[in-house]
Amino acid sequence: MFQSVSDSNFVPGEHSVLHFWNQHDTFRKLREKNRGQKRWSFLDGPITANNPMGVHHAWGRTYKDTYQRFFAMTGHDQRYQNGFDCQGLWVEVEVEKQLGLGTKSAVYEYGIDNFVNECKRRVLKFAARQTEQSQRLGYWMDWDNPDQLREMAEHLGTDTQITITAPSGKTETAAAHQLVEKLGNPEWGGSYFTFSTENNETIWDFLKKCFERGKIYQGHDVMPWSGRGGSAYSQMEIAEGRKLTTHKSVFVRFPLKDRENEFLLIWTTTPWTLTSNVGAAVNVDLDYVKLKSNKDDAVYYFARDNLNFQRLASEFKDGFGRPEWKWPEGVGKLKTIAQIFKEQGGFEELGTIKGAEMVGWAYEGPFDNLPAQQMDGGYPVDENNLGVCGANWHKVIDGGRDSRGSAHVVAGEGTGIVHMAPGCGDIDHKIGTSVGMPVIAPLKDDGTYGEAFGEFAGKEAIAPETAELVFERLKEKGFLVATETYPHIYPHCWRTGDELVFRLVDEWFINMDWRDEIKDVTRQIRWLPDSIDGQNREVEWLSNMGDWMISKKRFWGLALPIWVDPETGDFEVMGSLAELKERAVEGWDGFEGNTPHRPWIDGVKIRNPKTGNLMNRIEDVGNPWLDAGIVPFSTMNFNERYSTEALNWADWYPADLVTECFPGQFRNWFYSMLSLSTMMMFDKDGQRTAEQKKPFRTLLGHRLVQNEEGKPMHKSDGTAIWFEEAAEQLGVDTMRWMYLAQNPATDLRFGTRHPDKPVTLNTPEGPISETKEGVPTATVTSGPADETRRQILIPLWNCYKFFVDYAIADGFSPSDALRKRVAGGPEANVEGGFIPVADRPEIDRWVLSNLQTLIETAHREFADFNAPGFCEAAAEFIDDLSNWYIRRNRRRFWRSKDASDTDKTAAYETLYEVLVKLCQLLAPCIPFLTERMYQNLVRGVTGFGVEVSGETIEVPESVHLCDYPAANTGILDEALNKRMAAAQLVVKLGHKLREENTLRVRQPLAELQFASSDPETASAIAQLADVIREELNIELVTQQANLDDLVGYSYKPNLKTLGPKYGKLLGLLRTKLPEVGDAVLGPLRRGENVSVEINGNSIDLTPDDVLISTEQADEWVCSDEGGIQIAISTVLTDDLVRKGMSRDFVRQVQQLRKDANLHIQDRIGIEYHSEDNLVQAMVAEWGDYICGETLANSIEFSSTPFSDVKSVNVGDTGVTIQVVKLV
RNA sequence: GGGUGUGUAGAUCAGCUGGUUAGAUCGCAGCUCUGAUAAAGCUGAGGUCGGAGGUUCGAGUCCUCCCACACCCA
Repeated sequence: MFQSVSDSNFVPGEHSVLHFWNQHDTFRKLREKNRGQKRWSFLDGPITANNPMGVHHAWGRTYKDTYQRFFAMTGHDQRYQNGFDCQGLWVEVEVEKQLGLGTKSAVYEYGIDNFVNECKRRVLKFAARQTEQSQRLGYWMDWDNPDQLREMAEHLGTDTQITITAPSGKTETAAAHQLVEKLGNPEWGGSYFTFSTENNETIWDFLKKCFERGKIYQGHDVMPWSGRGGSAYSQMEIAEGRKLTTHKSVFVRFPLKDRENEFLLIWTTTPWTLTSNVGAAVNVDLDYVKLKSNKDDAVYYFARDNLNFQRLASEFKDGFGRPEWKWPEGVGKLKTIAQIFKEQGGFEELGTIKGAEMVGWAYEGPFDNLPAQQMDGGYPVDENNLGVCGANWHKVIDGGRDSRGSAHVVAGEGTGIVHMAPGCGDIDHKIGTSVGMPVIAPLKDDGTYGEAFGEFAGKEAIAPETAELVFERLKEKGFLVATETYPHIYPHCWRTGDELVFRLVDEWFINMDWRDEIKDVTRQIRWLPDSIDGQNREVEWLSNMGDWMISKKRFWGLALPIWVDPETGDFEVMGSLAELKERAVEGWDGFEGNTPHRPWIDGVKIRNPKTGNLMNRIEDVGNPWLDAGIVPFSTMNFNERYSTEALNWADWYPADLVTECFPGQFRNWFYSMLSLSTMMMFDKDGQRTAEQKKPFRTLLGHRLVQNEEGKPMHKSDGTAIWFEEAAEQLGVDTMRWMYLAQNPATDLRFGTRHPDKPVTLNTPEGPISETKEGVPTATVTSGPADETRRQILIPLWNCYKFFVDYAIADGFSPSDALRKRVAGGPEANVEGGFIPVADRPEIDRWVLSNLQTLIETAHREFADFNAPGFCEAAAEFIDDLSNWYIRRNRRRFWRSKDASDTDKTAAYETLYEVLVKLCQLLAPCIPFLTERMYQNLVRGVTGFGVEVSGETIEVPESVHLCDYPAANTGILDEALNKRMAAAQLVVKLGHKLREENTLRVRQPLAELQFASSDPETASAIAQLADVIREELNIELVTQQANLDDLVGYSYKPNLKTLGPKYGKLLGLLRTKLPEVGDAVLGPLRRGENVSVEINGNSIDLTPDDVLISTEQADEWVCSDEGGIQIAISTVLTDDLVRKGMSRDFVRQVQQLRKDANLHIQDRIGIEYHSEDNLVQAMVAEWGDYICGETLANSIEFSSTPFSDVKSVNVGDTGVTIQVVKLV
């Protein structure tokens, strides 16, 4: 009934399996099978739907699929919901590039609605793409139809009515945006999208709860800002926009108060920030020079090392690190500070002091006359800083250190004293607020000075005229020391090309002072892998994190539901759309029917109940980690906005498992989920325990995918491997095994992409030479993948091929009863119709017993989310199956046909059962290969696509519809497993002995004797003496009580037991005990105690105190391990030599047959020539044997050697052999 | 600067509460076996266990200090 098996052809095989699953709707059948059963709840961490998948995404997705498949095969109902992360800056950035929008105003011009629709469109497009890639991985999820996603994307922004059929089968007709906002809802099924209204609205619910507990507040942050772009920048964008430019930089002196004619010397490249100076920072460990200028006898302080420091010396010579960043023409070499003072009339050094001594010195600022400098509490006024203003705060502070431990203030480019403007710089702001500096924020949205800046008001910060004005005023007041043209790399807006400034912006925060509640929840969760101690990492982050900034001045994202009274600053948070509708006094009609995004939501206004004023929604959008953090609630119908028939939240919360790549997520997704869950489950009465608040029970983290050298893969240099490149070159089963077998705590060295070697990939949709995004596909090599195939998949396939080849040749077909028994189905576990296991030979029972052990391991390790543990055991089993069971039993399969040969039938039935069960066990890991094997083994088809005809018994249609094997403890025979292990150990020792003594295995030896002090082991080996005889080619295997006559013994002290008893004597024991000898210590081997005198000390020894090993004796070689001793006779009688020669002869003839491409059944005639009479003598004795083994009809001696035939060794003798095929 | 972790063969990693000659896999060299196998088996080369002290009869393992790297934090 079996179809013949070709080579493994992994990749095309996977394509045909995908086709098979589609045709047979296998996944739907699996879900139906488990519907209503006990639940297992997996919660997917959303993948960013902004780009196609790379191989790094596939690791986590393999875990997700494998565990879901395991729990499906063990009969669990599941949700199978994938998630897409949809909102946030990363999408905006790509869309801006795509549309060529340079500035914020360009977005306004384009229309926020159009822009937001474009963002949605991009997300849908890549969601469709990632869906298709995931399906190729074999990832079974409740996927949306990718074509429908694309159709919706296309019609966004129009009122065209379109019709979709959701994965649940529900059909819906509406405008695209109205369908899109409902994607993933419990009644439709399909992936969740974080841009859905449900997701956004549930975040509103969360924020409302925060608001009610008084945790929402408005604060400030200093952000890189583009004046013309009118928007803030992320670090990611800054990295893209760095450019070489020149600035007028300036040396300025700040007069010290209480120190007449003494000055701090500072330097800056951003003169406009001097208006907002508040402090000056030094490095407390640095030496500062006290220098008197001859010009006006003024005394200056600055870092001693800077006096003669050649600023930008290497840049002047070599440029700034990129070819296009050469030293600008027309810009002179920079002067040293010493030069500057020399030019101004010379100077005199008065001494040196430590920075620490300067801390606290008060000074006079350069623009203290500006209203902003004099405003109480800074500008804008901060109520926490009342009582101080810029002008009265100026003093020297300790610059401190950054997160890497290096000082913020160093000698070098500047003066070692840094002017601090906490309203104009990121680091200034951080340091400033930590020491209580008032903040002066000069710039408005458009990058110009605010009202309180006198003559600067309305001037653009980055305009060169502004710098000139600053210099002029400094000069007038005697602050200016020198100016210069200074080239440096400076962040620019990648959209407009303008220089960025740092600007204080209003942001919204969640006060995280309830962190202890979150920590308690964190401690309820199991964090895997153990070795990285995720729980502590998370708790530590929670202990140290600051308040959570949740706002961003952008367009695409969660509309923060905060409404502000512009007059009083009062604000309120709306907890749902229903609440908003009730409170809305304006703009609801314009909003209704749209998604709660900008711009549609922006027009809705409510009234401040206290003042009666209209309140406006703040324009900010939310932090995207809110989107991902709310999913334990939003995706599971927490607020019951959908029918609880479709999905009942309490049934699925908390999730049993979440899994994600962990670096970074401790403060992103894990953090947001824990925080949101803790707040969502908060109750005033404290009735809910931390246990009940946890959003998931177990978290499984894994590290990163790297290239084969262990370096990160980058898109930019072409080393990042696209998913399809790996899938179609390495095969996804191979990839999955690599991911699953990998220790999740360490990086996976996946493989290497060779961008210079293009390749055409054969995908299920046909050949491609570039990805859908137009990237040429390149060759991927991978040592680990090769190893996986060589050691796991190919041996597995060959075991299967071996079985099928011989079964076809022999006409073996499993009985219906056997098929049912192993595949499962309606009447599984039937008895009869095959040879009872108890009646099969020991080696059959052994492999079946081992199989039961593997089944138990599988259940244990999968339930413990330890895929590597299972993979290791499975690999060992495959190895045992291939290199012990099959190799040992080959003769049982190929001997001639005989219907009454029950031993042969037992072999087939055993191997059949093992292979099918192994498929089922491995199906969650390598779903494709196992499906192919299963289809042939159980359903008698290969290639698929064809319905099986004549199918008379009911067996599961797919390996994935089988129940996961349950261990049959009746077959599990621990004692047998141990016995075989003992025999394998003897064989191993025997091979080692033969190797060490150059006794080749084809040379038969007379005898092997073995002994073990453990009677069970000894009898175990005795029972398997035949196996040992055959494997080692030894005539006689005998058990002995001991090997005393053949071997010597050596004795060593067991330090572990003797150490505590004899302490210092141990050194002596180590040298002396081996000298005591067998005569005294022999009784130990019989389990008796012995007392010895060593250097006058009486030592009592029990058998446990001494380690005994064996040593060689004449004519025998011996070895021991694990309490087993063996000895092999090395005496070669003439009989044995001739017998060995006959085996050599056979082997050589077989090789000749193979070389001549003869068929297994071809008959031959043999002629040979040798100068040595011994060969003829051997043939006379063993000719029949040789002929029988080689299917020869005759074996003739030729008195003349053959020309053109290479002499081969038979024993120690050279022989030429010729083989003639008989017709 | 503080915290956490890591440092063992050419590479990747094991090494439990201190115990004898420090292991595995891959790679390399040689040999063996092979009528499914791109396999498998065996042997070998390759290690001052990051360094220095200390505790102990005994330290890769425990303690102290130092060095390097990684991650986290302000």
